[in-house]
Amino acid sequence: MTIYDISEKAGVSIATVSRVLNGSARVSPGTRKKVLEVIEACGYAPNASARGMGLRSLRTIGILCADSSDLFLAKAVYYLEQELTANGYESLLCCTGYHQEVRRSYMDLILSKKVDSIILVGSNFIGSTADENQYIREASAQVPIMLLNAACDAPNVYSILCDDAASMYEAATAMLDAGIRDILYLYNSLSYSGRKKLDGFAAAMRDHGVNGYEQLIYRYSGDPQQMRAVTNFVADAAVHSPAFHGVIASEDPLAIGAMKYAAQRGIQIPRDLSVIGYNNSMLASCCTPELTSVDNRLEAQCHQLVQTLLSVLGGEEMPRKSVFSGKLIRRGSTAF
Amino acid sequence: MTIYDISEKAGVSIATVSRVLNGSARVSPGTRKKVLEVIEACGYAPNASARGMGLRSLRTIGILCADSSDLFLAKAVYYLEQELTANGYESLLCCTGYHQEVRRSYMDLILSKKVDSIILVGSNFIGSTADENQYIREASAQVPIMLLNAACDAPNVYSILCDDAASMYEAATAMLDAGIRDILYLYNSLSYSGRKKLDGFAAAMRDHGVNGYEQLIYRYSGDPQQMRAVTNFVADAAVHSPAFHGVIASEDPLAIGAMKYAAQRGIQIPRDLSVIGYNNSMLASCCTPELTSVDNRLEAQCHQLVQTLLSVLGGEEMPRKSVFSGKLIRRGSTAF
DNA sequence: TTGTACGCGTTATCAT
DNA sequence: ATGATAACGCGTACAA
Repeated sequence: MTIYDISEKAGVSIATVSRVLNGSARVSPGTRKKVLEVIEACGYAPNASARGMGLRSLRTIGILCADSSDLFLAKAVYYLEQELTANGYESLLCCTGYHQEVRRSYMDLILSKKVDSIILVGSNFIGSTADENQYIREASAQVPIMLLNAACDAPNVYSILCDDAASMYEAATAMLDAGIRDILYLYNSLSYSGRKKLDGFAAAMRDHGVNGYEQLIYRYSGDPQQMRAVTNFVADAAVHSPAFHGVIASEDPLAIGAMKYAAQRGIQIPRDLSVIGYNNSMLASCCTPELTSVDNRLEAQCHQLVQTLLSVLGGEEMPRKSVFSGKLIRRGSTAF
Repeated sequence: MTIYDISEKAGVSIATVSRVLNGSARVSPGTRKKVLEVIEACGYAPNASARGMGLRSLRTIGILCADSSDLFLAKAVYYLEQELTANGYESLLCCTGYHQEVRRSYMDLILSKKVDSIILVGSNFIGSTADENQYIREASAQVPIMLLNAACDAPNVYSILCDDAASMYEAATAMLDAGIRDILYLYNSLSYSGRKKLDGFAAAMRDHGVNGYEQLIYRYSGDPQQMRAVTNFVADAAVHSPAFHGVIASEDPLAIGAMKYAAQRGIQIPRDLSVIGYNNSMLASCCTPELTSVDNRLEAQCHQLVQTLLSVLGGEEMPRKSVFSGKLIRRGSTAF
């Protein structure tokens, strides 16, 4: 069933059918009605590949993320897909894993599919050196690149993110103000966002005159979804460290690990230990007591990202960087 | 940069370039080498749309799921995408939500993109009447339809699933054998899989001569990710029901809700209450004590699904239904 | 082994 | 308002 079949059945030319299909104003109401009827009756739908050739666009956006089963990334992918679909775009999903080299080839692969743009979900796509981000600049020569929860200053690259440094500063300050100065900081990766969080934490500690806080900073480099490993890691860290009465984690799963460690040791939360997570994911309300966590406005970020993208594709000039403010959501794992 | 540019630079015809591109054997090593060099130098990649027109395939698989941020579905989507990418296929992701009517239009939409197949992830795509599944039969006239965690008997429809009835029967039996006969059964939806689980539970109760078990069967019809609502629901159910010393849930989040209810009431797990979840998701190891849960072999299912799909696309005859056995993973929420 | 020429289904540019 | 027709980039019979 092609546009030729429809044009024949409707007694018009393919040009007219195409116009109806694309909502052109230059079609008489009668003709339009007739064509639409035939289309409906035949259950005809235009061929996407052919359309892509003519339009030089498949109305498809490539979504790259490290792992779409990660709680945070999964939410982001979901919001993005919803918003894109609502605006008539398809989502080509690609999970790259966490290895930098693999990323490059995935970018090339997805670019060859003639996507209209690429969204990089999560900040682990951004390195700390210009060199590491070269592949992004190269890709941005072809299509606009959208960054969710990360930033990179380059032409045709648009960054949507939360001010993680400020949010973490706020979280740490809340804990410090409650009189807790021995804080274990757990993080997982030094992605763009990971560095910002760490910076924010360190700044808060310094500004409040805490000495030696660095000794309580730990990096867990395993899979955060493996709760047992996280728990063991925290337990191990506790053995080799000065005492601590607060835990701040760069991701909710790490905070959950700390809570499980506490449960094992019989340490009462929040009486003996206060815990703050990050992302305000579902996990925060799955544990007992529930986890205080930083909400980084993921849904708003995704909305803004797609709106920005649509405008850019429409040829509008748009801000290259949109920064949201996070918010500390207080729950049972903290008394303040 | 088109195939014409390459052919010109390499001093051959586009047919030869095309042959090199598609790995045809009918090219002399020298020519092949030269063409590849030019392709490399130019960073040329064939246009997917044009290729799709010629090949009548974009090597793209449509993945439909209700909500890719659901823990279970997200894992499935991840495994599927990985496996498909490894085999040179793209994944077009589409989240339909839980409304039947919306589904139909999404199917049509994705079919018009000329995908090579559609994977329906999760059993809520399958209704209990033949009429409800008509849209699947219609779609299967165009491309093979793959069902993950559900079954539908129709030509060109392939079902990969876990024997949820048997798994649930086993779980309930384990609890009954431990002497717990007053069991609260929590479920969320009567999808294909949801019905099987309920059937399995009911069968176990009957076979063990438990009377009046129906009074302790509750359906929570809200969003399972809203833990507070789930917890309240369980608390409410407890007020209006006979006493119970066991909980079996059709999904981990519901089981977590039961555990949170218990924590609120000061009910000790597993001493006073045993809890079993389903899916063996990350949540099972996030709570304290950890949750005993049924593992339904999601990764194996996804692997089998893609292998079956590839074979079907290759023209092979394949089994129309592949059934895996689930396994009860025992953790701290049960003493048996 | 290699090249020519056509078809794929659509959009867009012209005429009319 | 409508129709004829040329791209669009690639795969592939068919011919050489």
